[in-house]
Amino acid sequence: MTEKIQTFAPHDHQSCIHSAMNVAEETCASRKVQLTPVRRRVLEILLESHVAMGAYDVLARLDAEGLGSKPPVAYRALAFLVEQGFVHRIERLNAFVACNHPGASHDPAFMICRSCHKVAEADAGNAVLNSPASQSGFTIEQTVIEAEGLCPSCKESA
Amino acid sequence: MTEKIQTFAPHDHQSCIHSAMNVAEETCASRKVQLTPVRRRVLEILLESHVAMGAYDVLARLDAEGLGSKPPVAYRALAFLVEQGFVHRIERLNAFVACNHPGASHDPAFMICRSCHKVAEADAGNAVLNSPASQSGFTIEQTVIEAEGLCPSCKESA
DNA sequence: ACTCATGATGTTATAACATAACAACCCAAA
DNA sequence: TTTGGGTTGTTATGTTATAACATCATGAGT
Repeated sequence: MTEKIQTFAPHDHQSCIHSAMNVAEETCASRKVQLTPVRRRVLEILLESHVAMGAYDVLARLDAEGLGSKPPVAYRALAFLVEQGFVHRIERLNAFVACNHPGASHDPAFMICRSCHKVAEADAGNAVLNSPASQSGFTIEQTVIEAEGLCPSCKESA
Repeated sequence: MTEKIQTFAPHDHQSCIHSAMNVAEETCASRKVQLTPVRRRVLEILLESHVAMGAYDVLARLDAEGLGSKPPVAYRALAFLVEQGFVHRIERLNAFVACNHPGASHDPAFMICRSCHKVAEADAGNAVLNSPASQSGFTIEQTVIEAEGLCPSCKESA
């Protein structure tokens, strides 16, 4: 089922955060991987808003909290969170957002507001390139689908 | 109409090149913009193959030919060619490919071979994100659709 | 011819994004 | 207690990209 997209609408953001953290904890436990303090904190930082953050923005936060100051610290935590599916990389922005649908089936598509930089996640359906791909004999392994535009709030303000 | 995708198949590549250069020349003339030597050469370089090249790879070629050695030279030419629609940026690779369908209607989608790095262009159809976008009130201005995988030739060799 | 505006190019410097490589540490299993 | 895996700390560097300003070429208007 298609879930309602709440990112651009007022919503109980605390519940976003809590449910995402809970899923992350349970998933890590069941996969026997460690949600270490740095990793947990990076996820929390990204969950604070639906805005995409660059690795160095995240790093600045970690540094302020004494959790690490060198790029690899941030990149490693982000790589872990992306691997586990808790965070997505937004290619268009070279930046990262917390996943909106943790645990859900994943062929994600993103809507990026060029004004407030919030990023909403939708299910892409995987049909987009199937027909041209099969025609040409190309085997798809991963897809990037990102739309840039204006979210409803930013449209009003404009 | 959907055009056959030839990138991954043997084809008359000289005709790819000539037709793309012709379109570029005519388009520039009709738009009254200049296809200067650097811009023309960058387009030619990208047209040599269907492989995506980084800006610095292009720059190395320019440098070897005495056409410029500093990053802005390459970035400016690439920006021009992208604006005019002769070249596409591949976000996934931070790289550039010559357009396969110069002049054609453009909501492009790309298939990127992770082995040989060739990039084929298909028409995306613009329907992908329309439904989630309209549901959430998001206005799409631009979309990035890129699939990574294996092209037919590279599948065979594997 | 001149000068002025425009667009293109040359150059310096730096910003922003990302990873290789190795050292140190922790902790649980053998 | 040793050993091995995973994590973190750190140095150094690689890669991608742009801001800012100087210079140059060309064509329009006087």
